[in-house]
Amino acid sequence: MTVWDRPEPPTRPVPLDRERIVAAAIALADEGGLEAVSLRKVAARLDAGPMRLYGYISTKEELFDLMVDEVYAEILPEERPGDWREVLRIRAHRTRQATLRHEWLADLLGGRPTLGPNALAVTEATLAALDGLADLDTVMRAVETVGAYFTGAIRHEIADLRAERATGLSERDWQRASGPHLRRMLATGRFPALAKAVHDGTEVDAEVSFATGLDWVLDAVAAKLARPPA
Amino acid sequence: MTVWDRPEPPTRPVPLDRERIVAAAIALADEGGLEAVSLRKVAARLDAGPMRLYGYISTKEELFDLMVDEVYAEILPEERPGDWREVLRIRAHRTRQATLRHEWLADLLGGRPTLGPNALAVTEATLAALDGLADLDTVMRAVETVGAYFTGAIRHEIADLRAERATGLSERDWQRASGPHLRRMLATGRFPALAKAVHDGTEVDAEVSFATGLDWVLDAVAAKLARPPA
DNA sequence: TAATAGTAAAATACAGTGTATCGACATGAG
DNA sequence: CTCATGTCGATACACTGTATTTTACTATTA
Repeated sequence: MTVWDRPEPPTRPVPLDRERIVAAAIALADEGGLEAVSLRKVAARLDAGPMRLYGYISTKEELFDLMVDEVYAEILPEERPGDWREVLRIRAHRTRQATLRHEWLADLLGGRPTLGPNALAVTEATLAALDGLADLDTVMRAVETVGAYFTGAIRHEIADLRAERATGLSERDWQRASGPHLRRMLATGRFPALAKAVHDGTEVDAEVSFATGLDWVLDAVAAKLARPPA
Repeated sequence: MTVWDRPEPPTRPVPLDRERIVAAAIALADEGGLEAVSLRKVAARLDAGPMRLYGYISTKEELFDLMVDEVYAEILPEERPGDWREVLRIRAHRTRQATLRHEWLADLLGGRPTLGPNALAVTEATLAALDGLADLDTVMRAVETVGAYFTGAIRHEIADLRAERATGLSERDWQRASGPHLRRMLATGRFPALAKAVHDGTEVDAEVSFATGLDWVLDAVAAKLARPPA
C-alpha cells in the first residue's frame, strides 16, 4: 500500500453557508437552466450529502428566493443618478441585462414577492428617486406600472429567444419559412392581419424594442407625475 | 355467484382525445395548482394508464401549452367593439379575469410563445383592431408593450395574492404587523422611503390599480399612434 | 374455422426528484 | 471516562416523466 492507493483521510466537511449554497445553485442554473438545479446536485458541488443543505435552507423554494435576491445585487446600481426617469430606466435595463446573464431569472421574475435584502434595496432606491414627486399612491402606481412592463417584456424576450434557439432560426425566418404549424395556420386565411404582420414586419433588435416600449411607459408616467395630487 | 358479485365486464376503454385530456388537466390545475398536474393523475381521471396519454401528447410541456391555449378561448371576446383602445383594454381585462379563474395561468403567462389556434385568434383580433392606425412597426410595438404590461401586472397580482393567502393576512397588514423578516428589515432604518411607503400607503383595490396602470400605458400608446409614421 | 399478423393498452422499469427519519459519530461537559 | 448533545450521512418513501416490454385483443388471411 503506497501513498497513492491509501485512501484520502476522510475530508473534514467543509463548513457550509448560505452564500456558498446559493452560489453553487446559481452556477448550476446558469449552465443548465432552473430545471438543472436539484438539491442533490447542489450538494454534490459542495461535497456534501443532500440533507446537509436543510441546515441552511428549509425548502427548495427558499433556495430559489435566495438565488433571485443574489441577482438583485447585480441589479442595484452602484451610484444613483439624479433624474427619476433615469433611475427607472436604468433599473429596467439592469434587470434585463441580469436576466440575459441568468436566463433562469425569467422563470422566477414576478413569480413571488421579492423581499430579500437586495431586492428591498432596489425598491428603496427606486422609491427614494420618486419621493415627493407626487402623492404616494401615484408614485406607487408609477413604480408598479414600470415594473410590470419590464417584467413582462423581459419574460417575453427570453421566451422568444428560447424558441429561436430551439429551432435554430431567427424568429422572423422561423415564422416565415419553417414552423409548419404556424405556416398552416396562416395559410388558412383565418388570420389575415397576423399574416400581414408576419410577412411585412421588419426584424427589430430586442434591446431597441425593449427600450422603446420602456420609453413609452416612462412618457406616460411623466405625464401623470406632472400634475401632483389628483 | 349472483349478479352482484359477478365482476363487472372489463370496461371498454373510453376513447380519449386531446380535449378530454386537456380538460382533466385544467380541472386538476384549478383545484391544486400547476404542481398538482401530473400525467399519472390526469390519466387516472380518465380511467387510463399514464402511458396512454402519450398517444395524444408527446410531452408534459405540450400539455401545458394546450392548457394555455384552451384558456385563450375564454379570453377571445365574442364580439369586437370598434375602438382600438377598447379592444386592448378588454383583452387585458379578459386575460386578467381568466387568470383569476385559473391561477396557474400566471405561472405560464409569457413563459413561451403562444401559437395555439385560440392564442392566434386573440392576436389576430388585436392586430386587426390596430391595423392601419400607424406603420406596422409602431403597431407591433404598441401590442407588445401593452401585452408586456398586463402580463407582468397579472403575475405580480397573483404573486401578492398567494403571499396574502399563505399568511392569511391582507398584504398591507401583513407588511405592517406580521412578516417579522420585513419588520426587522424596515426597523434597521436602511429603507426609509420604503418604510414610509409601507406606513403611509393606503390599500388599493387590485383591479383598480391594474386598470389605472393599463390606462397610463394606453395613453402612451395613443400618443404614439397619433403621429403615424416616424 | 384456425392461425397469424398487427395494433393499442397495460404493466413494468428506470433514473431522478424533494424531503422525513434514524443511526452513527465527533465533540464538549461533568 | 462517561454521558449528553447535536450534527452529518445513509437510508427510505412517495412521487415524478418517460422508455421499454408484455399482454390482450382485433382484424386478416389461409
